[in-house]
This record gives sequence, structure tokens and C-alpha cells, in this order.
Amino acid sequence: MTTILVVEDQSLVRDAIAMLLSLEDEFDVKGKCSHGQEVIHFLENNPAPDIILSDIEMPQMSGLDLAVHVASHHIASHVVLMTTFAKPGYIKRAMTVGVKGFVLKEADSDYLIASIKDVIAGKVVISTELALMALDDNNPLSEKEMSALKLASEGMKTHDIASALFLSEGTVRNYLSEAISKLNATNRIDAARIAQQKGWL
Amino acid sequence: MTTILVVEDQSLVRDAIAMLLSLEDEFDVKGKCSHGQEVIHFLENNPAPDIILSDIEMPQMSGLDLAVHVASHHIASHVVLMTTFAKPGYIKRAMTVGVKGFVLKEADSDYLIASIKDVIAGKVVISTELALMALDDNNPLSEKEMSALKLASEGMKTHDIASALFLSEGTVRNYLSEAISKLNATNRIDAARIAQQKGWL
DNA sequence: CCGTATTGATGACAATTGTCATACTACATT
DNA sequence: AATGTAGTATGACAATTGTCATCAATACGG
Repeated sequence: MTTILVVEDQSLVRDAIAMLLSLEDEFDVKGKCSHGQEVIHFLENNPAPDIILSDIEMPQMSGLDLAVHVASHHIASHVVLMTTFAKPGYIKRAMTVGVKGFVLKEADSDYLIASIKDVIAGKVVISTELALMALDDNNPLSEKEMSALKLASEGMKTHDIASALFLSEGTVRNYLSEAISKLNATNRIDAARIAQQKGWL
Repeated sequence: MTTILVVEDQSLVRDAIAMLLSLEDEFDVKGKCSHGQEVIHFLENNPAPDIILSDIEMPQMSGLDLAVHVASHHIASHVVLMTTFAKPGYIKRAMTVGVKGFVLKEADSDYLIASIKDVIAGKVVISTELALMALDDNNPLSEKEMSALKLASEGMKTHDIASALFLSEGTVRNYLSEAISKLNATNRIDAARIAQQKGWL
């Protein structure tokens, strides 16, 4: 019997997926959480489930952050992530963090079920389509460029970004300028859009 | 017995919701579609279901467009829309188009089921929370301000926005400046973020 | 017609942003 | 010690963006 924890912020979807999985004889849905923080709490009070099936994009704590937590706390669960759009950056980061499976929400339910079974059998599951996408993902941005761009995309002005990152205003402008040119963008908004779309922020 | 058509672009979610509903004795899920066009095709070849349960945000043809089609073709189905975030603009438009129910994906599955039953019983279902939100939806932006802001959010610079809207560069700056001040934003990026979040773009 | 919004344009100015060359530090490599 | 190289900072400059006051044209209700 495979025990599963379902993590997804939209409760309608969460309930539906939990229901779907619990119809499988081999699966036992042990719990449902709406975001990462809740999962941490769950893990402190319950035995680790075999599978943590989580959405990537969630408020408070993303599926990736969750995977990091699971890995760093030596929790035995296998993490399988679901995502709406295949952002190459996500896939790469997920891999380095020990995620065992990656399923597109565009996939059908049979595929999800099969993937979970494969992961339990010891495999790492990523559709070839996603793997290829991750391969030709060469994120040209440095750490600092990404964080500056991220803050800029939230509407902060150079001055505020500088103090948030403990850098000088000029340096921030340099980073953003670099990012803009690397991404062939016309300005910071454009650059942020491009990076976001690739999952780099 | 209530017949239902489930419309949602992410097949994992679609399958899961269809499964969830079909577990109810009174419900009979007659079909699943991934976008509006498919629904039109379905309706041409099948009797109209009692309920069309559709996501709002879909490629090709949105849930709102679908509702318009149903109304204008005098199809007997009741349309119930699901949406991720409550964007007040959506709710208003949905009402004028004869949508019978509006359910947040943040709601839980019981609420969805209850809503569908209520709609069958002749009610119009919108959570009070959403209704209130629609009421105090005082979008302060003019048409022009919105379109300028939208283009700006896509990374276009003033000059390009101006030619896209057949306005002078100065006027565009005036509009954006107005928008920024109306939304209490610090710059165009910030303003775009705020507006987007409210569903005004 | 008259007053008055509305819509769009201008010009001037300040603030912010984007670009670039240069320089300083710490740290690793030879 | 000499060299190389990230990472950060500076300063100077141009371009873009944000703000504001003002003005013209048009539309609209009286």
C-alpha cells in the first residue's frame, strides 16, 4: 500500500485529485495540505508518506522549497511535482533537489497514477518532452541578476532593490542592465517577463 | 438525474473533477471538454446537459465566451463557472451573460456539489464574498489607461505603446502617470501588477 | 448657442533607468 | 609575488519615464 500526501493550493483541485488517487486500490491518501508550511506541520505529526504529490506554484512556500525541506531533513518521502506550464528552470532546479517525478497538469490522470507507481518502483519520472526542454535551458543570468530582476518585477524601484540586496544603487543598475542585454530585452519589465516565462525567477 | 459537462483545459484537473462529481448519485457526467470550441462541437452532437461546468481561463475560447454562445443559441444548459482568482471584472461580465453559478477553485468540493444542486433547483449561486467583491469593484482606470498599462506590462516602451495606440508619446505618458497615481503605485510595473491582480487588464 | 466635460497634445522639468568605462577588493591559480 | 577573475562600486552620460500645467478640438446636455 502506497501512502500519499496531496499538496495543492486550490482546494477544489486538491480534493478532486485526492479523490481520484484514493480510488486506486494500491493508494492510500493520508492527508491533504494547501501549501508547504502545512506540509511541514503534517510531517512533524505524522509518519512520512511514501509520496508527497505537490503542485509547484503555491503561495507561502513553493513545491520546490518543499522538496528542499524534505531532502535536507532526510525525510523518506519521494516528492512528485505537478505543474501547469513546463518552465525549464523549474525542472532543472527540481532535479538538483532530488525530486523523483515531474508531471504536467496537461497530462491525463492515468499518466499521473502510472508515474506514482513508477516512482515507488524506484524510477525517476519525467516525460521526455520535459527532459528535452530542460536540456536546452541555458539560463544566462547570475544569482544576483535574478534576484534583482525579481524584485524589479514586483514594482520596486532601483533604490529599494539596492537596499533589499545590500548593494549600491549603481550595482543594481549594472545587474539589471546586464540582464536586459543577456535576454535581448528592451527594459527591465521586458526582461522580467522573459525570465518569468522560462521559470528563472 | 443531473447531466453534466465538465470543461477545463488541464486534463489532470478535468479528469479529477469529473471523477469527483460522478461519485455523487444524482450526477451523471456526460462528457469532458478541454476548451470552448470542443464544447460547441459536443453540443451539436449531443443533447444539452443540465449543467455546463467550465473553467473561465482557457485557451482558444474562455468560459465567458462559452456562456455567451450558450445564451445566444438558446441552449437549455445552466452554465456554472470556476475560477482561480476572483477577478471582479469577470464576475460582472458573467452576470450580464446569464451565468448561473460562480465557484472559486479555492472552495472545497462539497461547496461545488452543493452549488450545482442549487443551480438545478433554480437558484443563482455566487458566494457572498464574490458578490461583495464585484460590488466594490471600482476600477478607476479608463479604457485608454488600461490598454496603455497592458502594453507596458508586456515590456513595450512608451514610444511603441504610442504607435500601437495611435497616440502621441506624451499622451501615453500622461495616461500611465494617471494610472500610477490612481493605483497608488510607484511606477508602471507596480501599477500593472496591481491592475492585473484585480483582473482589470 | 453656451457652458462644460472629455480626449488628446505640448512643453518643461525632475526623477529614474540604461549603458559603459573604469577601478577596487578579495580570493584563487600559477 | 604575479596574474587572473568574480563581485561590487563609481561616475558620467544618454535615454526613458513620471509629473504637471496648459491648451485645443470635439462632443453633449441644456
